[in-house]
Amino acid sequence: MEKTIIELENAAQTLKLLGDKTRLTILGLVKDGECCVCEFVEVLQMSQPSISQHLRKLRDAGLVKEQRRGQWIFYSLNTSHTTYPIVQQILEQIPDQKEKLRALEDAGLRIQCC
Amino acid sequence: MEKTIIELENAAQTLKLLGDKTRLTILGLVKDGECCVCEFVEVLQMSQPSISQHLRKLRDAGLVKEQRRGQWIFYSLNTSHTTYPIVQQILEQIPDQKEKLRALEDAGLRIQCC
DNA sequence: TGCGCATATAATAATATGCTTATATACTAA
DNA sequence: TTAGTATATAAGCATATTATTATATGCGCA
Repeated sequence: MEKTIIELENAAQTLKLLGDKTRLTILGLVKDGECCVCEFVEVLQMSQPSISQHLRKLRDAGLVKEQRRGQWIFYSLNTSHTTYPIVQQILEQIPDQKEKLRALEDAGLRIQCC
Repeated sequence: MEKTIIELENAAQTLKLLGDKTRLTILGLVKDGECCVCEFVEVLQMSQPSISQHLRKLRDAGLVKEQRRGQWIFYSLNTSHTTYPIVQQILEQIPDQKEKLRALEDAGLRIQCC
């Protein structure tokens, strides 16, 4: 893998954002493809405003992109961000979060949009 | 490289610690070998108590080890920590911090212990 | 238009973080 | 023992962070 050197200050800012269980889970979820907000709310069992604020931080930092599609807003990894290489490597080393979505699905609890 | 899966909660705690410019620099410094506290103080241009408190956090989390040698205390990376693989990969992607030590040395400012 | 749903934003309160100053501890050397 | 140096710890304060509650925005549809 190509070795990328990232400015320490930028790296620290990104790591700070990843250093939160909620946000790290969110990134783990979008690793394999876009998710809509309601999925985060369901999987993380947190209030919608709280999720929304975490998403804003990730978006403001440029780590994720948002795309509105009708009533729903989908988030995905911004793979062109300077610190994406770091993010990517970290996400490879944590458990697959998609399991949680599948678990919900299997339990028939995916009653919402997605 | 062997792929290691690290619990999300542990990963988040580690990333939180790395998500600070001072601590990330400290880890960057010990990446290539142990450093004594006075080196951190010099390189980072911060008060000794402040450095000491950052070191305590890193030590409490198990990311670094300390070793007293006479009057001085040396810190080094704890390579056997669960999240070491993550730490290692991150440190490979930030600029070499040892440069800063060498710069001080060249400027004849390494008047202290080390 | 107006209603309902999904999501964002704002204001607030509780908690955590990081720095400073002051002090304690541990070691060395005289 | 005493003084001096290196480091750690404690207390206090300013700032940052996170969750909650209330409200606003944007879209689809009747």
